[in-house]
Amino acid sequence: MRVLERNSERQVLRVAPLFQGLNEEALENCIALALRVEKTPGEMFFQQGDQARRFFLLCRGRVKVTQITPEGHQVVARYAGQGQMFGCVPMYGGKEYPATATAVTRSTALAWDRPTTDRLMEQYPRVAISALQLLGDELAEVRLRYQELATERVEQRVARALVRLVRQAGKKVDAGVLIEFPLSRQDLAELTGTTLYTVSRILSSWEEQGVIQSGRRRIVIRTPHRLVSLAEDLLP
Amino acid sequence: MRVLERNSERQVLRVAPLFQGLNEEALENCIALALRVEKTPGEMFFQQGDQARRFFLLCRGRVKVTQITPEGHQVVARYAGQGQMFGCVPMYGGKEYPATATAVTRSTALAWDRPTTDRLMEQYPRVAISALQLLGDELAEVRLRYQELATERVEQRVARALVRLVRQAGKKVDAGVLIEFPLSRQDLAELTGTTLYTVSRILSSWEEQGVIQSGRRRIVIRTPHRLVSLAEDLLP
DNA sequence: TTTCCTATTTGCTCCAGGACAAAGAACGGC
DNA sequence: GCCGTTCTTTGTCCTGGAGCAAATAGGAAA
Repeated sequence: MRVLERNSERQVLRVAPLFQGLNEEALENCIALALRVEKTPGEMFFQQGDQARRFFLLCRGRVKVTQITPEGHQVVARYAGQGQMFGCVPMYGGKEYPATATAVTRSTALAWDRPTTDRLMEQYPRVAISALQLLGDELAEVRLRYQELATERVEQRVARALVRLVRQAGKKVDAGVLIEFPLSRQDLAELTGTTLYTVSRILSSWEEQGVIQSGRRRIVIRTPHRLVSLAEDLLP
Repeated sequence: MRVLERNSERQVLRVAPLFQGLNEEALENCIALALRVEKTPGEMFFQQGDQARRFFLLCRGRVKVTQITPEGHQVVARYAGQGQMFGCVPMYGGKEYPATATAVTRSTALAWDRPTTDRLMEQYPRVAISALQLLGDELAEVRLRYQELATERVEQRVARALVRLVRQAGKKVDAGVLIEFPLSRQDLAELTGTTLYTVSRILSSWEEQGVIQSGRRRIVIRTPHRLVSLAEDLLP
């Protein structure tokens, strides 16, 4: 059992972007140095403001990364999926986590503490290079979302968010494509910088038009192409 | 003359975050491999969509980094100042520049092409580590601005933007603190995700209250503490 | 100085979407 | 099955700030 789990984690690491190009031996070494952490839905890997002791790589499940303002407004920075890093501040010298990481589904991650992280990056420069690359990609992504938030209307932003979620976590079902983790109106609102009320209205309207079909914390996209049109603000 | 310029550039590199910890010899090497680029106000170092051949480090002047949407809405990602990098996509494998870099004042930068960049990072791992760190800091900064855009009202965001600009480019004058490069209402609007009209109204109201004093593309903060209060949304 | 161009101000209108309230609906636990 | 909790929907109200138009003001160039 234990061994089986280790094995499935190995599979994930093998294809994780961060570890691309490492040989088996190096990979084994990385795994050996990792701490395994498992969380059930709602549990947190770490909270905003905690000492940033480790960085994580998600092996299984789904993790919501959120930030909260002093006034209590929460925003969702991203949803991390299998093979993605989260809590990577230690890689670049941050002292505290700037966000909270919450398991959305039952999740397991591997974690490396700060000295180990530094050692790995020294020993395997490819890891450092991949980290740089991934960070850069993330920066580009956030910049894009910033731009969208600054220039687009709510409906379009919600459509974009859904399109992205479909790419990351879409699962074909007979009615269409299901976002395969529980996602509330509130979550979607915090992901797009609006309120749950507005999200609810938008989804209702889309439901009427047959674009989606939704339930409690559950969304199925029936006509993905129409959703893309909405996201790109095309007419049809 | 030529030598004098090289010398002043050397001074900048010596304290630039990216090159922290390099010895003189390494620094000389970096300079030797760099291309020197000079632009006058309004000229561009590169445009969004161009092949990302080099990355830049600003030695003198001020550079505005902007993104534009297909619909023509422009947003300002940041203003880079002396010693800061811009156009750093090549460092992490991007193919095209995702933004445009325009000189706001007469600016000189050093630039390294892609193969040289890679070589430098290999040869001097400290540079790679600094790059990772700087990218991380920038990510944190953008995340923060995203959060502010999502949760705060315009007036507060404009105040925050000005506070940041004061930190980056504030110069004491007898009337208060001057933002020492030309900055229009439009620029400030694109920096905060609003319109020039709204910015103008806000500045007018602040001027009435004696917080600032402004002219054409020119802002002096007379009571920085009050501006901070506005940025933090405190009462007084 | 005059002229032209660009930046700024200000008035007015209007609506997207935030805020609140209250009534369902779905689920998990017992 | 019943209950309490958590989500969701929908109605109503209302305002922040966008959009447009037009007047004004600063600078640069000639």
